[in-house]
Amino acid sequence: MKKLERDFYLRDTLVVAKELLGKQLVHEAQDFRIVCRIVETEAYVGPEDKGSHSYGGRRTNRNEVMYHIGGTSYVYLIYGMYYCFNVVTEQADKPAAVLVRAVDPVESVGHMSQLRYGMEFPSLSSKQKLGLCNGPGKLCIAMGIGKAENGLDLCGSKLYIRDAQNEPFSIKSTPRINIDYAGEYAGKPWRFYIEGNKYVSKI
DNA sequence: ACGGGGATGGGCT
DNA sequence: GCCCATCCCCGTA
Repeated sequence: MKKLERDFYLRDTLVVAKELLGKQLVHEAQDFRIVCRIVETEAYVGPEDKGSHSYGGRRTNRNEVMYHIGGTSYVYLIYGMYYCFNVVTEQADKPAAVLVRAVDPVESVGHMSQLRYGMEFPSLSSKQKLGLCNGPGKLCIAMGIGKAENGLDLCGSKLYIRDAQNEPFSIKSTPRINIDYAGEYAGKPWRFYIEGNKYVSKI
């Protein structure tokens, strides 16, 4: 269960997106510690990618941390209400990232349930249990990830990713979700997920 | 089962 | 003033 080091993140974004599957995302806060297994990701590979916030070399306050070194967290507000958590990849000044789209609870599922629904986990309906963290906005609520977690060093101790023991799994790929505006990049098969995992956001 | 639309605010033209 | 890497609810079947 070793924390992933800088070198892991400095590689090709498509490789990192696939290899993040099965790894554990850990959020160590003042009063809680939540651990989840990453089961679904999307790669946003760089300035040439019309689906990326960094398309055409765009650099603003919002996406500034995409230009930081690989292994930095990129958290942004979407639709005015939700956050999305990304892992910055590759070298500094190469603005690429991997969006984490779904996770599978490993530790502190009770606290996740409180954050997401304000209820104890056992009293959730089966639909609510499945909806705990099976989407990018949902997992940020359930793991307590918000704008305060933007720009954190994932090689630090507040928010990090570590190796895990896994049963063998196969990786499926599909086009990324909700980027219809991205022209020829909309069809690139850069969404990856663990086949058969029940928390994957959609098949 | 599936589809349409509302919530809600920051980024950008 | 429109667009959004979302989610949930409420229609119609």
